[in-house]
Amino acid sequence: MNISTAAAKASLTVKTVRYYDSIGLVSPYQNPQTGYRDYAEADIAKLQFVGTARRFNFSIEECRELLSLYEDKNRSSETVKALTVQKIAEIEDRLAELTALRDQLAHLARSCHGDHRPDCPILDAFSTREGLSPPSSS
Amino acid sequence: MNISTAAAKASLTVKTVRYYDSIGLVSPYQNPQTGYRDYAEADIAKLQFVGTARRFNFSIEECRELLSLYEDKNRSSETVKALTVQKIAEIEDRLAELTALRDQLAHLARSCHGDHRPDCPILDAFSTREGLSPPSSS
DNA sequence: ATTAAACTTTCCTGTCAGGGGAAGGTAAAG
DNA sequence: CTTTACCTTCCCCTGACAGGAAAGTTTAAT
Repeated sequence: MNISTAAAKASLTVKTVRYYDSIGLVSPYQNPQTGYRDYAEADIAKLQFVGTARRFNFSIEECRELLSLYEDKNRSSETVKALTVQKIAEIEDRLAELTALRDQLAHLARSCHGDHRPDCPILDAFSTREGLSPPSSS
Repeated sequence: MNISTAAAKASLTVKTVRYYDSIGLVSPYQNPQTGYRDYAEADIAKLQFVGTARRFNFSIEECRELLSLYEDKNRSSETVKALTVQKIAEIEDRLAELTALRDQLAHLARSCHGDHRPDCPILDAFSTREGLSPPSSS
């Protein structure tokens, strides 16, 4: 199967699929005559797997790890669950951060009249940093 | 004031402050003899402003826009509020996405026994994509 | 059989917001 | 005067690809 069909089946772009080959994440058979990549069904399954994991915010390196577990018939579910639980914690940290961010911005927006006068509580808050504690990092 | 003092006052790294100069975001006076940057109080205020806006998830280009409004004494608060409201909407989209992500991963984690048996519902879900609809994009 | 369109390949550059570190000049302290 | 602590520019690195050029290949239509 050629690369564009494979990409479509995995809901990925051709560029992405080629990239995954280049970093040795999902490498198909490559015709030595033409240089064309030839994706087997097993490769498609891996691409779909990686695509799903990526959409679940797993990094490429985490995908690589998950993929090796996925391919290992003697695997244990322990590592996978640990990775997942850790990922959930990361996501919850990010959620808390973003929620605080939104609340503070919403507060500022409410206090800003948003008309043609130069007075603006938002810019004031950004410059003085008083009565405002933005999250330490993003 | 030298760059490391300026960076400390704005809670930024020296690298970041130098970068902001290189892209013309906050450019201090530069001693022609030594090449040393010399930050005035007004520059510190701008650095703090940008630092806060960045921590509020505004991009560099948005910071540039906010900064020009901040410096404009005849500005109106309209544009600033519009930018902020739009940023809030972006953050809420991201919040919804991450919440869905967390819920699905949490569901998978709960169904995974996490022991030494090879059976793993998480990997199964990633590979089959059935009964699972991950967010379309991150 | 020829031609044109639609694929494919590799290679290079760019993104965003800086971080790491080298080579070399300068300033402050002892 | 020397050491230490700064400062400068310069270049390469990150993650996860996207965009595009130049060149080869396959497929479909003529």
